[in-house]
Amino acid sequence: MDDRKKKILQSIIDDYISTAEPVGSRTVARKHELGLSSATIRNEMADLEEMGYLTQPHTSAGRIPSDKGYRFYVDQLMRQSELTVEEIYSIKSAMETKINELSQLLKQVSVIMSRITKYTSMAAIPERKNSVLKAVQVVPVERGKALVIVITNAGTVKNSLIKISETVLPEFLISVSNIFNEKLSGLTIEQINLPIIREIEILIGSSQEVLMPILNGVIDCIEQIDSAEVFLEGAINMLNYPEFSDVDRAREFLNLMVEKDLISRVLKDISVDNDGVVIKIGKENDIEEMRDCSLVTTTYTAGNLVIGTIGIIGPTRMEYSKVLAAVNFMKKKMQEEVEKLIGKDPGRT
Amino acid sequence: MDDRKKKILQSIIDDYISTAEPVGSRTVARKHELGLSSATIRNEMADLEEMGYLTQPHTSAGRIPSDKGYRFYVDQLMRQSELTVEEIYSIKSAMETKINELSQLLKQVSVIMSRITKYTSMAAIPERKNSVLKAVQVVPVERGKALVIVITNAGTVKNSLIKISETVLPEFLISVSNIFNEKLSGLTIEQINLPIIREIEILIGSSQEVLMPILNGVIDCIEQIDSAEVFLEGAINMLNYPEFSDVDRAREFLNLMVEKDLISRVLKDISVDNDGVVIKIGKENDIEEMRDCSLVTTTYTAGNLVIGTIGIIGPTRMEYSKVLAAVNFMKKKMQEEVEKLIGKDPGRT
DNA sequence: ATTAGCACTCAACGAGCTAGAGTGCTAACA
DNA sequence: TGTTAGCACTCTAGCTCGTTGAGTGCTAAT
Repeated sequence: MDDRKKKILQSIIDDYISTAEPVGSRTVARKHELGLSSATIRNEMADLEEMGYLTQPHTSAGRIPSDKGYRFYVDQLMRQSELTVEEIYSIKSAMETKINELSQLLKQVSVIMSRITKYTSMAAIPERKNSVLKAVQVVPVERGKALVIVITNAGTVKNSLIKISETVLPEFLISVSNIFNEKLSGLTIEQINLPIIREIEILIGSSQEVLMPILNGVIDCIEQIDSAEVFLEGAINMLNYPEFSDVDRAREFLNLMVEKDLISRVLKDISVDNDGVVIKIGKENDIEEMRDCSLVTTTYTAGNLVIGTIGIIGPTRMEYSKVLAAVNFMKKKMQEEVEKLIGKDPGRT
Repeated sequence: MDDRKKKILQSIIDDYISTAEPVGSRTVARKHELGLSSATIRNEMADLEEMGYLTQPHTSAGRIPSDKGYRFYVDQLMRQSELTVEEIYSIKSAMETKINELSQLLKQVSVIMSRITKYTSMAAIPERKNSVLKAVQVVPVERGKALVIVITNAGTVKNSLIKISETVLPEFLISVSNIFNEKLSGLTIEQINLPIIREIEILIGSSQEVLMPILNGVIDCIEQIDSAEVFLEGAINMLNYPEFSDVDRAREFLNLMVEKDLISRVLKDISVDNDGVVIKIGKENDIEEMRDCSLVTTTYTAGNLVIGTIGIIGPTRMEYSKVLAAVNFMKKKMQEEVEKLIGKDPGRT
């Protein structure tokens, strides 16, 4: 792959990204001054096609990049771009709202990213393994009702309304609450096991009557934490792109986006052991239905603990450089916010 | 409008609802045995068109119902239908999951309704005026951090993580919490005013340092309650109908559905002073973009207090009888669940 | 009042044609 | 030897045009 081929490939991909039309040799010769005739470029394009970087929808059409072409573009050709000052300003002002829970932050970040990129954005807390319980509280609400609250190091607050015997006194509930808190906080979700529950049981002393509802409440909260939270914004943006001008295609995509579990799993798989930005192009995605989408994701951390993943999904013909800039910027921004929110070192409490 | 005309109109609308194709006189004569020739029906159809119940897409096509036609159909012609045993069974089993917050219930009901009807479903708590605070609690989380929890009579639990001075002792926090709880619970959101806050301030005695963060937390929670919660499910279902086979049309609809505020307002407007089922057909909707959609909504109550609204949105050509049956059934089902959840008489506590 | 019959209308469909964008090859050129 | 002008060829998109058929409205017969 000589220098001239690179330049031509870059021109073609740049052009195709902005127009969504197959690019012909004439267009390349005209728009991007390489000082070459269309015939020469034609020859080079034939070579590039043979090498697998380009394909032809049909004989008399121009070329469009293949997944391999995009991959090469992303790895070697793409010009690095930065967000405009307006964009940065709009992000900053959007981030000014008061945020006091991680899920709020994720939602907001998601909205911002989809607005900036005009693609679909995702934000998730997929790594439940890392969740350490920070506090467990039982609060009396009214006679016969109490609220179990579980707070994790990741800033997630979950609660579950439970019924308890009306005879239980609020004071007793508070002491029970303290026992739960003492025994469970500091543990990861996976560390909660039968022996620990047994221990609590013994400490409380009294009958199952109190223990069970609370325990169920705690379990309920943990299940809520466990069910990976995924925020997805701007799915409808995709309908603006010619790739999705067919309703069937659009429906297929949107149906995919509804499957939060799937999205969560995809994000999780990608982000494992990788703290840079990961780009998955077309068929590089495991999911069949995402074969003509690309994914640009990265993880956000607090201290050196990976908390979750944010990313953008768009057509393979996406503005990679812009998306990359946006994702990188938001990663940094998120980092700051997360640290403000849950502290630099969420491991210890 | 004589009896024969009614029968013919009914046949046409029934047919159009199931096929989405303009209905011709021949079809009516053949499919629905009225003992009449197509010519007679043709004459009647011409009359019905003149009366405004039918329209013709173009001269040589069959007729389709106008909004007025649907209105007449819904009011007078429609056969009442019931859910099948399978549907009822599927609803019941879907409702078995443990639910302990109103928003969970709404979400679930929404999912069920969209699955049963194959249209888009909505569920909302639009009436914040009715929200009475049931409990206000401040729970210490860790040094310098506390959680403010607000629970309303409608079963909504909201929380807000706040920072407080590290010097504040947990015991003090609890007594402050009690003061807040005592002073605020039982009030509606609108009843909280400056004099009450002043009263709390005096009772606490100590400096603003403690009062302010907690108050901000409470305000934050109230704002969360205030921001009308709307659950919307199955928007993508609409892409299955020929009405939305055009991407622009589909996008327009989906963009509308993203506007939760708008939906919330629409629901609120409709449900005012009406506890039956309200059907809004086509242009009867105030929103321009909903001109070829119909809305079937109803309110759900606890005791005799209106809590919120549930409903279905679909193309004007929707299966009204089925949707009506589903909405009615879900209304009852919801009633039961709401009462289980927040008690028969949420007004007093 | 109903209906058979008929002329008429119009969208949908497909065939056939054209325009034009693009290609690959060949031969000439620097 | 690499580059380019020229040319024949290919193929889609878009157009026209005729055909088909579903449906209508009107008229005259029952």
